[in-house]
Amino acid sequence: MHSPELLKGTLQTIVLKVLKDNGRMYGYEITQRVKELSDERIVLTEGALYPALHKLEAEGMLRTETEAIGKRVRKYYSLTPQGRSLVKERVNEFVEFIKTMGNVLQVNIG
Amino acid sequence: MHSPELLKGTLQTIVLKVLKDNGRMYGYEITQRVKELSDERIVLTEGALYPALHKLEAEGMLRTETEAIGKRVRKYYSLTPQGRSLVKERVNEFVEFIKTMGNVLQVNIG
DNA sequence: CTTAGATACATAATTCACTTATGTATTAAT
DNA sequence: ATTAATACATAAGTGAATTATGTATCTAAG
Repeated sequence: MHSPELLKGTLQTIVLKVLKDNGRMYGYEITQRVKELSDERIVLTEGALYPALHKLEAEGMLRTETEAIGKRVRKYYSLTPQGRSLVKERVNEFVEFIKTMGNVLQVNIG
Repeated sequence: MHSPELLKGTLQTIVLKVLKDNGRMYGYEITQRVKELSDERIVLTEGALYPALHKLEAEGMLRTETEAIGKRVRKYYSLTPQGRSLVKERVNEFVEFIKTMGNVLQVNIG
């Protein structure tokens, strides 16, 4: 991202939506998928991603399954029913935000 | 704003664009105009606005003229040529950001 | 075969834009 | 007279991020 400031507040929304669209995913996989979808423009840092995942799990939005791949351990995350509700809420919020900003900045988005 | 987190990083962009569209404005006027344009959804706090204006002035993006209205003092801000360039940059950045987010979140905006 | 880069997780320290709180003072409305 | 709106300003505190650091495995290149 050119202006990383704008990204603030969007991490949860991104993680939740990508998990909804792709099903079960592990942390590193999420970073790669987001990088891909954003054409390299959004690169999630581990220092932000892992704490965010842990927080969402603690809040009951995500559940985890640990899997051994060779000697490595992968932690797969997926949405709980509560998490599913939250995704909708967060995405709607974001779309509303964009509409509002469009009015304030007088720009046609899309 | 329902989710004030999303607003982070947009303050400068908002202030600059509103100043571009409305010409000479004073701080309080900016808050009112933004409130109006956003249908009450974005309410700039003074603690954020005034430091932001001072910063932009210190960086040569804004110039000020002080005017006495009765016994009150109003500080009018307007864009410098440098400020004009910055508006374009910031608005473009924001539009790019929205496009990127649209791809990541798989939502049609607009 | 060893070394660099990618994969995979995690957490602590720090930063910084913002919110909240506080302060001063004028003007308008009830 | 008192409250709310107008109008500026700055200091203290917050919290989500960045940056830095640590551990460990797998793969490709030379």
